[in-house]
Amino acid sequence: MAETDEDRADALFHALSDRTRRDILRRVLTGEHSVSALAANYDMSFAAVQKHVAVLERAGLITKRRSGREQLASGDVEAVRAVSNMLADLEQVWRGRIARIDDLLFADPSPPSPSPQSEV
Amino acid sequence: MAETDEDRADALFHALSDRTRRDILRRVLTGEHSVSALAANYDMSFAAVQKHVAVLERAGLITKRRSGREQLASGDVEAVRAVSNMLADLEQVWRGRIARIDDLLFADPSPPSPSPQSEV
DNA sequence: ACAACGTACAACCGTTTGGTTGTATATTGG
DNA sequence: CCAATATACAACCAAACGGTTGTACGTTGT
Repeated sequence: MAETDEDRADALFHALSDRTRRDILRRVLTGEHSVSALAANYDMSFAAVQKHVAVLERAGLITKRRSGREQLASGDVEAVRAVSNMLADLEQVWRGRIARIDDLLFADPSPPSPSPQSEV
Repeated sequence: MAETDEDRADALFHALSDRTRRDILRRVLTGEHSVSALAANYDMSFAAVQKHVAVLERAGLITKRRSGREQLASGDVEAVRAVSNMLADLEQVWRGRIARIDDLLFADPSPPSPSPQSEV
């Protein structure tokens, strides 16, 4: 079931659709930050920021590591790349009907199909 | 202000956060489709699909062209690339302190170890 | 002329979202 | 041991979301 794939895409794009979360992600991609350190940057309650961090974590965009009483968050660039790849796929769909095969077969790795020599 | 940029990012990621909309986008990236032709593919009302198309259009991911009584939608790959670029920027932030400049713009002080020599 | 089609949009509804406050639970420092 | 800190989470609320039905209006074909 590629159903799960779509669920993951939903979670990723949703997590990225909030500017506070994108900003948090930007910060934790540069290095570890505790939740309260992050919260200090925003004009909202600690709980609100903690929820944003939780959304990012559930989407797999960040991971947390406990250090004493602090929870250090850091961005997972692989997840960012996963989103990039989804968009690259979309671009590929646009590029040609090469992906039309994928559309018909659904999750069938393009076999020895006639080398899709397409004009750009 | 860059406020508008964030608004655009909000709209783009939000538009992409729904699987039906992603599917519609996929279809219209392969070519023009009327709204009712698109609606025929989904198990929901025409109005629901029309709203999804409107969301995609407002985000700039698709454009519409009138042809008689039909409204032909086609995907705008430039908008997809714009999102790709946002993610590439994020990846760049992760990659190094090059983007530490960006960090300064957000008024975050303390650049303790200035090693502008990036690897890779 | 007019019925059918394609589209847009308003009104409505249940669920989710993004925020709040308050409470509970570890961990630390004095 | 105790107070302060860092986090988590529940309960609550207004607004937004994704869906519905109904209505209106321009275009088309007969």
